[in-house]
Amino acid sequence: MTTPSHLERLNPEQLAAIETTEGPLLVLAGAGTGKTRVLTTRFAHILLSGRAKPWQVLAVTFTNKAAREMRERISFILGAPAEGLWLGTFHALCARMLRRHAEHVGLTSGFLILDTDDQLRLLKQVIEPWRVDVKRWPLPGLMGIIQRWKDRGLTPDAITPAENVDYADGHARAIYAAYQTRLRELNACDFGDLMLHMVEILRKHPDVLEQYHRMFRYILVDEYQDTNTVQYLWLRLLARRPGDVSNICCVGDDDQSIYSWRGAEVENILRFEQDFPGATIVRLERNYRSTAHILGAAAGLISHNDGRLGKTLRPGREDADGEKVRVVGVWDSDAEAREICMRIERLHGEGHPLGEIAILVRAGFQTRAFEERLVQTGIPYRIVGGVRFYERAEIRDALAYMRALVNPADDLAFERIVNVPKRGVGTAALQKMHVQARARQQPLAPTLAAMIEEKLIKGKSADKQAEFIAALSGARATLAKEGHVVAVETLLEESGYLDMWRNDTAPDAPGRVENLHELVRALADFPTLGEFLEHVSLVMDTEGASEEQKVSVMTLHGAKGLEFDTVFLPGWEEGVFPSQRTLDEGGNKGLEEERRLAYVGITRARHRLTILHASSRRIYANWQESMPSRFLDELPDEHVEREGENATRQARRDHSGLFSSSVFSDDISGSMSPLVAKRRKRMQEELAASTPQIKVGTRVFHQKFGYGVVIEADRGATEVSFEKSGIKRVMSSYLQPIAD
DNA sequence: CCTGAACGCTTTTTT
DNA sequence: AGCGTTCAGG
Repeated sequence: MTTPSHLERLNPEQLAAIETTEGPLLVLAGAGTGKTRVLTTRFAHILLSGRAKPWQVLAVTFTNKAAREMRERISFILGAPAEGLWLGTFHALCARMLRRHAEHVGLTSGFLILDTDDQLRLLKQVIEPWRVDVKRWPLPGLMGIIQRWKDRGLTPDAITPAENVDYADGHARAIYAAYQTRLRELNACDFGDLMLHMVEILRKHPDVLEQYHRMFRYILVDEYQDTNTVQYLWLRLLARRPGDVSNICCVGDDDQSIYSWRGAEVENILRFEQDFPGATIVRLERNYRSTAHILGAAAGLISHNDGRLGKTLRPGREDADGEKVRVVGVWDSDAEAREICMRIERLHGEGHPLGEIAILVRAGFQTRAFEERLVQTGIPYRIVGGVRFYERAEIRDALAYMRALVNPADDLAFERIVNVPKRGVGTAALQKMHVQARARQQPLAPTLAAMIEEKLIKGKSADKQAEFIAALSGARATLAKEGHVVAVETLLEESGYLDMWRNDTAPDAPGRVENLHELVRALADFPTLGEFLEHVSLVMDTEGASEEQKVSVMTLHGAKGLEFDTVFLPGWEEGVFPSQRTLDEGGNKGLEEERRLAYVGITRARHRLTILHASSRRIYANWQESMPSRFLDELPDEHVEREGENATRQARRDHSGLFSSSVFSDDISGSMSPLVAKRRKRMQEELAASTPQIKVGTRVFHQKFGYGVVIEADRGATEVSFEKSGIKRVMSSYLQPIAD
């Protein structure tokens, strides 16, 4: 018998994880051990072997990105588009189910899914009767408590007095109940509800549960260590089929559990064997990603954690020794940024693509130093995970306009935009509208229309509000005649929303107008407005096609699941990493999670890993001495090479010349081996040949700084007087000469 | 309703 | 220190 092509070139453990289709299976997949491949191949294998039809397999991921990738890879193996699959995020799958059974929890199938802003606005209204001191008990904190309850699968009635935390004078439970009631009245759900409602339905309606038991013969779960309690309950309900085996396969890595702070329970993965008796456990430990030194460093570090399921990454490749992990001490955060940028320049000069280099930080504030330095040096970069497209104010506003357009009863959308741009609607006016709406038993939008009609509102404000109502109804007419793209364009135009940004003098205003155009463009990909909005509420990411080669700067959390040839891990100092706050709040558990985060960071690197720590760092206002992170001591010496033990000397060297040790200088050639010197010389020559002549006086263009004239030209480093940005030292390889 | 001043916060993030 | 948000007063 010949091996089917999709099962070729798999190691025995991977093969076991794929072919053990019957009965519960836990796949403990270390970083870089081919987890995604196993998951997708297993899925395809179940289909190709005829064990199940596409709709009889439930496959769950955490992010849309993971779901998308999985779908693509399955399509590739099957050689046809993977359609009709129950493959998606926990939330998207629950939303799909809930639309079928919404009436069981007092909703209709057309329920609205709220975003974070809507949730807060609603909560703000709900807490009013309690007169909660929002100074002492901030709304987001309360929202967080409610969300944690939902994460744990607790409905308001399930919250015992003991559970009712000391927040909002002990009213949290009651407020939660009122919030849920209000959501039902609005026929709306927040993200937590999608899971919570489905669990409730599956528990209370055996007929519904049975229907899914019959349908889902196989269940696949990715990143199981990140599941929270409701997600676990949902999976358990679906997997435990009376009189039948649980064909549930969970893939995860307890060493990569880094989301406990948002409700994830590592215990879920640790408890798998008890939950599903007779479970098979497969360990994937052969790592095909990183060098032996990087793996050794990671293994040494993570061995300091207790309560692990136990798993040791082994190099899967023969050629995998490579360089040792470098630990570099520097003076301060500026030196750290300089050091990293210098090394990036050197790597780039040696031909390493920038897209294969990443700087991974513990917290967002650390990115600033790097951003500044990268701009200065002219190295193309991208900060991953800033404000996402769909979270920008202008995008949310525009989406609210669209929601108000398709659904005149969407009060939350209406409230968001009724005074954007300013139409003289403040809290008082809105209050009045609410009173009227309740009296007339109709939503806010028609109420406002009626109030204007009946002259209950007068003056300039009334005119503006009338325009707003007219724009909405006008766009509704356009929607029927000319389609949704034109309708939305018209609405944003006629309502004065686009003009509001066009007339705004803030520096970011033009960008916002551009974003709005991009949003309208995206609209064309969907047949109807409704489908677009459904997509947006569940798939809150835009895969910005990264055309160009750029260095990635992101948080360690954001880097999970990614890999790079070269990784820099700055800020390994006590207080920063491990973070002081985690230590204070989470104690030893917190420390262990920080250590897992460090483990995630290390295992992102394929070939080169450099860890940095600074002797002093500015915390808020003042400079503070900082101690090297305890994690540095936990890296086995045999895999590590330590540099810059004397931070003062390091600082002096850094200041002496920006490009002193870059590939473009000759002055360190003396200390290089002849071979390296020769290779560098060739590189320089190639560079010189490929780089057009840039001399003093040449007019040039730079991606970041615009047009300018060269005032000093060295090899590599060039001083340019830019028209807009003044005099800057930049790399000549990023300059484009402009012919006069 | 809009503006400036005062206040207070400052880890990680998906859906 | 710097930013964003809230509050008091015009």
